[in-house]
Amino acid sequence: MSTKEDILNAALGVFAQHGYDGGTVREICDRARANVAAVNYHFGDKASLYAEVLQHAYRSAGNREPMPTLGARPDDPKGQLQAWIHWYVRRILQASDTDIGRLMAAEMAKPTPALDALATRAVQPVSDALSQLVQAVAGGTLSERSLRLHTVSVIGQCLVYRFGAAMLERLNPPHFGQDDAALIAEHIFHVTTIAVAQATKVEAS
Amino acid sequence: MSTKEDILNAALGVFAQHGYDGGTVREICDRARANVAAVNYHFGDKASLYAEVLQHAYRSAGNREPMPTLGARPDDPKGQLQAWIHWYVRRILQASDTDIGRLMAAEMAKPTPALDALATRAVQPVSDALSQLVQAVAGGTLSERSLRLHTVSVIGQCLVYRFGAAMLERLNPPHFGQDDAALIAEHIFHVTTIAVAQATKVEAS
Amino acid sequence: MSTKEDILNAALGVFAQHGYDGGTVREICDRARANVAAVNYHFGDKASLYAEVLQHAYRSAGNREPMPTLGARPDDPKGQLQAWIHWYVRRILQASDTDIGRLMAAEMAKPTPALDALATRAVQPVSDALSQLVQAVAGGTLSERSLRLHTVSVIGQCLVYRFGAAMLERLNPPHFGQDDAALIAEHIFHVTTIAVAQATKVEAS
Amino acid sequence: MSTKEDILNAALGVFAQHGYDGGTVREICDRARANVAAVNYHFGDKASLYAEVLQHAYRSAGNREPMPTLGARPDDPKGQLQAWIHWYVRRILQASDTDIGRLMAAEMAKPTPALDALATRAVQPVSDALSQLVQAVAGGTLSERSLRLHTVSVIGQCLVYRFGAAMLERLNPPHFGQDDAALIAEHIFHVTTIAVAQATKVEAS
DNA sequence: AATGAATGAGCCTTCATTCAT
DNA sequence: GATGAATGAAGGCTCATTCAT
Repeated sequence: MSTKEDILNAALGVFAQHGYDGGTVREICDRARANVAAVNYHFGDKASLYAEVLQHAYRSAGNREPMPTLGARPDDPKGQLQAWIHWYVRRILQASDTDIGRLMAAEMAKPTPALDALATRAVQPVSDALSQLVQAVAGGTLSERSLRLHTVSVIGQCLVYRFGAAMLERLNPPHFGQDDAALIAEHIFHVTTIAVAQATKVEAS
Repeated sequence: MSTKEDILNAALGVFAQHGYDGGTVREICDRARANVAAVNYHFGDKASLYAEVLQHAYRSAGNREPMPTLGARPDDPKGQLQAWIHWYVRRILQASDTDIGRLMAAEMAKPTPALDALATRAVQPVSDALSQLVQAVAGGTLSERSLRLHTVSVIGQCLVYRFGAAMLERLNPPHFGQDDAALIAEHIFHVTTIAVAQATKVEAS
Repeated sequence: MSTKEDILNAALGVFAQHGYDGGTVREICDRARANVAAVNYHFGDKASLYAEVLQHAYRSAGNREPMPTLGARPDDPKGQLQAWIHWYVRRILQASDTDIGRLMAAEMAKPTPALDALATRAVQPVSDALSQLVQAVAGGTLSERSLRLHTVSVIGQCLVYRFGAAMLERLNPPHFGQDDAALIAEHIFHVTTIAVAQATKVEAS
Repeated sequence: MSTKEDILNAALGVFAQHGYDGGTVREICDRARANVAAVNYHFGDKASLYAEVLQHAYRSAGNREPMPTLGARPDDPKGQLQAWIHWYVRRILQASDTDIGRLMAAEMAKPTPALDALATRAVQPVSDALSQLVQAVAGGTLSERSLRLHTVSVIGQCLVYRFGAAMLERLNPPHFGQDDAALIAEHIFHVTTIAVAQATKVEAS
């Protein structure tokens, strides 16, 4: 069934570029080289197509590189945290995932019911893996509240390069682009380890 | 002048609720108890109205509290940085559930030409003030690149509570809300000062 | 009362350029540097303004050169016919009368009640003068029917350079322009005198 | 294919009656018993529909009788010129009170981009055929300039009965109608042959 | 005498959707 | 299984006109 797949891919691009309201069924079908009625035929209506696109998008996103976890190298939490951050930043700045990123950004700005499934299925595991790594680096000394704060800080420092990209590009002096992934990741890693080390001392005292 | 003001306020609500494409001129005018042609008469077209709404929104958001700057207390950069972060986080969490917050989030997710003016006029000064404070805390030792990375990190840690709000709410365990502004701000302040202090040593060595 | 006059002149240009339906009250008022409500204030509505524009246009058109008539030189009908044709062709090709010409052309393509007054007041005298000259050149021998045919032929040969201008410009090889007034008039004069002379012989025989 | 045809015919009537600006897509679709969106679906937009109407109208107007040409009877140029003029006058008077005639008159009074295609495709051949006949009648002696003048004169004498119709009807004494086609054509033929014969002598001398 | 603000009707166009094939 | 034709609803916008001042 090539047509259905084609429409799914075309819709991803169109929705990412123009948003849900701005994207038209006609453009999707044109890009997919399908009939105007194909969307309604295969998916029922525009809203249902959008929901399936979100699922489809996330599924095809994680396929590229496996996420580093603590379980893979329990003896080296610091190294795995470093690997995780590099993996995450690379993924965020990756141009090929731009469409997916834009879609997610729009979804978070104005959530639809489709976001719930995305959160539990796709984002939760990623967030959990990071938490586990941070706690491991801290030697298990962090309180739950402190752990959450550190975790969110890491995510925030990464995500700002995607969600804030539109603004960062417009600010002077110009900020960072896709090629700086390693530099950025290393910076975030340093900030995090230093802060966590300090927190560990405080909690210990 | 009541009509123009009314339309501006009505448009803020409509655009925040439905987005730019989803919001209709007709609903805006209905809410403002004005004629459909009023938008065209007062603002030219829908896009220009939207641009003015954005400006109006951001301006009225910043009016509540004055931004702490280095210039106000040159002798106490650390205290001013702390004040700045508290001010920024408070502002972000306050706006998170308001029309203004939603509007800005949508704008970052899918920028329109109206974002350019917003960036240079409204956001640039805020970003510059933060940079200045970070550099002052570091005693002026940070390289330009390092300064940028630290600045963006601060902003990212703050903004994630707005742009990531929809996702954070859906993650388990539940994260933070509006009442935790002080807690969050203090965390970000600590992370930042520790990291900057460490960076200062490195650059000095 | 400069404003009223200004609107009248502005309306002439606008209606000539865009037609009645295509011309807007706003553009007229803008050109006349008057308020949008000025048209309704001074003329009642758009239709009434248009009627007055037609009158105004024709009034200001004939002012330039007096029309040659038989009465002025009863002894030289041929010379007067020649003068008349030159006068008419010159008037038609005159660029300054382009607006008026376009207005008349539109009026003849889709007549409004305003055309009646124009016909009897402005065009009839011109047509009568030509008829008189042609008959005089023929020595009074032409039947009423023949006279009409010759008169219409002359007018047709002249008018085609205005009403047919749009088409003539598009045909290949390119036809005539404003500078050829004398040439064209002389040609029409020759055609007419030869034809009338021949007709005279026929009627006489 | 009935709908498209229906819209084309309805549009012809509406545009002829109200002009391009005055005619509305809604009225056209109502007359054609089609939906408002049908125009956009079949023709793209109002302007394109108008262009097709113009082509359609002119084509169907010329289909009734084949145009006499020199090529058909190279031995009898005079007879063919006579036939041409009769054919042309008949055609003009027939169309005078029809939608097609009104449409063409409006187009000449205020040309739209659609006129260009009409000129080269439809009118040019007619004009060329006449030129050829006039030159043949003159025995090939006419200069290019002289030939053009005579050609335009013939066309002007014919067209005035269409473009000048509204005015001629209003003049006193009343002029000619549709039944006088033969009479008018014969007059124009005589004027032309006499004038051309005279011109031939002049050029020869 | 004249105007800026405001209006209601209507315009062309576009959209997601349906239907007959 | 899939499509070209057609549709009704709604969109942004423009217009001539009016009203309060």
